[in-house]
Amino acid sequence: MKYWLMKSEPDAFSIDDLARCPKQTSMWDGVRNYQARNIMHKEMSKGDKVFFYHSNAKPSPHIAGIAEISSVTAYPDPTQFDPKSQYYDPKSSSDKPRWFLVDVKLIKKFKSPLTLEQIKSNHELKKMTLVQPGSRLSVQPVLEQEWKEILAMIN
DNA sequence: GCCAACGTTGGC
DNA sequence: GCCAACGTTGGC
Repeated sequence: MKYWLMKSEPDAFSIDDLARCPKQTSMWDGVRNYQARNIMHKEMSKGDKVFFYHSNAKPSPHIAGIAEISSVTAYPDPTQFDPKSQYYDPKSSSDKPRWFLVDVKLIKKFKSPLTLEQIKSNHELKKMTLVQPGSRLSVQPVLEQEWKEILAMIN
């Protein structure tokens, strides 16, 4: 089993939105970055654990809780075919889809979120992709030791 | 709202 | 294949 961190702007799709979904499960749609797509397509497996990160959040960005990958495989993101969607990609076609997604299921929302500031202040987490300067990747790997360290900060 | 860092596009 | 222009991300 692997560990990941996935970013979402809470104004667009928050952990509370996920909690309101049927079976607390949702397609992780709208990813339009090749590196993030490749991770979902080639590296994720059902049951992998995910930190649900709120980017561009007020008053501060934070990890809001834990989810898991609940689809067996990645599959084409339907929003790429929908001209009315903000994620529509006219260069993609159904016989040769460009963008893939996985389903994500809520495991739990933290009682109090772990802020980016707290993460940055922990020397054990200095190498996390999240805190690297200029890192914008919205789907990123988390090392097991980083995962455990963050859980230790929550508890 | 600013802007640095990064990714993508498209002319050549 | 280069690279300038443009668009986006996301912290601050």
